[in-house]
Amino acid sequence: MRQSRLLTKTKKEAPSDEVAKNAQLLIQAGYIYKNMAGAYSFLPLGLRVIEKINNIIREEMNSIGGQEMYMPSLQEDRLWKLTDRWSDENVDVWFKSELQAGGQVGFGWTHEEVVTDIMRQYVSSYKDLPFSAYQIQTKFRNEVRAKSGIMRTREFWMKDLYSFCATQEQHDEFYEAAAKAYERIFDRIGIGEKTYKTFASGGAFSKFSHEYQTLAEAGEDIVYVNEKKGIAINEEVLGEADLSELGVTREELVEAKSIEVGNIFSLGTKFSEAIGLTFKDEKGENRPVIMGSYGIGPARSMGTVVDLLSDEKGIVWPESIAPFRVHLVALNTDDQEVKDWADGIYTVLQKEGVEVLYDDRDARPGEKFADSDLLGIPYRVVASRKGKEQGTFEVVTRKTGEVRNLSEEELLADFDDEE
RNA sequence: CGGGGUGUAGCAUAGUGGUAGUGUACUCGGUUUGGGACCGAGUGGUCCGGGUUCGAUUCCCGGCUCCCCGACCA
Repeated sequence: MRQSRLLTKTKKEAPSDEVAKNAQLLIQAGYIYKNMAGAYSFLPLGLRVIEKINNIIREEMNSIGGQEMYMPSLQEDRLWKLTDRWSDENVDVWFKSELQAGGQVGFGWTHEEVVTDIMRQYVSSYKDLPFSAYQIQTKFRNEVRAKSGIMRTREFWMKDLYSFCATQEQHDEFYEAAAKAYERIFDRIGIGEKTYKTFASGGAFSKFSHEYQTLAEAGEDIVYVNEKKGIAINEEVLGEADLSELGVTREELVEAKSIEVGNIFSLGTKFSEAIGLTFKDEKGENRPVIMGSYGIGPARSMGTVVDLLSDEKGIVWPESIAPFRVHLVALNTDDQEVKDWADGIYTVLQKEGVEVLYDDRDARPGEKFADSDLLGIPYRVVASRKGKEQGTFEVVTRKTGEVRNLSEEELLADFDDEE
């Protein structure tokens, strides 16, 4: 992608109406645009990051057998009345509307009811179980107060996976596999070290549920952490009985701010019983399906990465989710020979399949470097007059600042190592 | 939803009851080219509604917006 053609531009100053670092940097660098409080557009750069995150999530969900599908935002009131989650008294985040043809609809803020209803048609025997299905889809929640940039919005992507099992053993096994997959996801997007599987209250069908909480100053949650034991606990389950069951004491836990990037939850038979999702077991008896739900917010994860990994110069993307792997910066572009040299390596890198953003703009070096730092692409490759004379490109690692001067062959070899 | 703050050009900001200023961005001309360079010229603005006033961007009332704190977040 040629930066001169990229539809967004960086700004010299951060927007004054954002305090959250994630929003300040992402807006300043041209990744996102705020349309209203709690509703952001993802511009080409931002969408590339989201897609990378989504693909990592997909790979990990597929690896535990999840099958991707897609369910509508528009949902009829009927199903939600079955679980007593339609009324505004019980659920205060609904966006609702009326059908012109008559009848009420809501914009989905989660999909347990819908997916359970769908599966009634495809589950009839224990032989159909277990399985799991997921989607990456837009949720709507009528938050009274949107805040913290892209961390708490009224419209957002969510990966929501639902598991369907015949027995508690099946469910527990899948739940553990899902927990492992979540850890791999947060590792891969670069926040694994700071992300804790956190014990939270479990609801009617399990002792605990689990939140994935990333320790961060910008967090709006509070968790109690024991780093040595790798355990974190939500204040909901900070009672003596719960703590002793988890094998920790209150004294060894440290209070910390955190961001909830995901959660996994055992649902038991709450939804299957209410909506009538049953199967015949080996004895021919009807039994309700045992379910679980597993959520991750891709945009919130993206914001967490920005909050956690950026420095005073701007964003620092991990390679796994950077919008491009290489930022090719051409200097001395008034010199046609240097320009051709830069164009040449751009073409070669593209041919080699390296994702490259090419700053071919006719701008001064300082501006280009400042923009490059702000954008946070992992490797900056500088093509300049000086470099051309020496036959090398300067390669700067954004995260460490390490500088190397590589020939074209060395450069290509460096970016050739497919993982 | 309670409390506090805010609203002036694409962005960031100053100011005044009487022609709205600066930086940046943008356009044009010239110089410049390894860390947001410089000179000159130019385009572009007072959240909405009402009131007071000869005159309101400024004062008053109402609304809306965005941000923050709190509450909320199955």
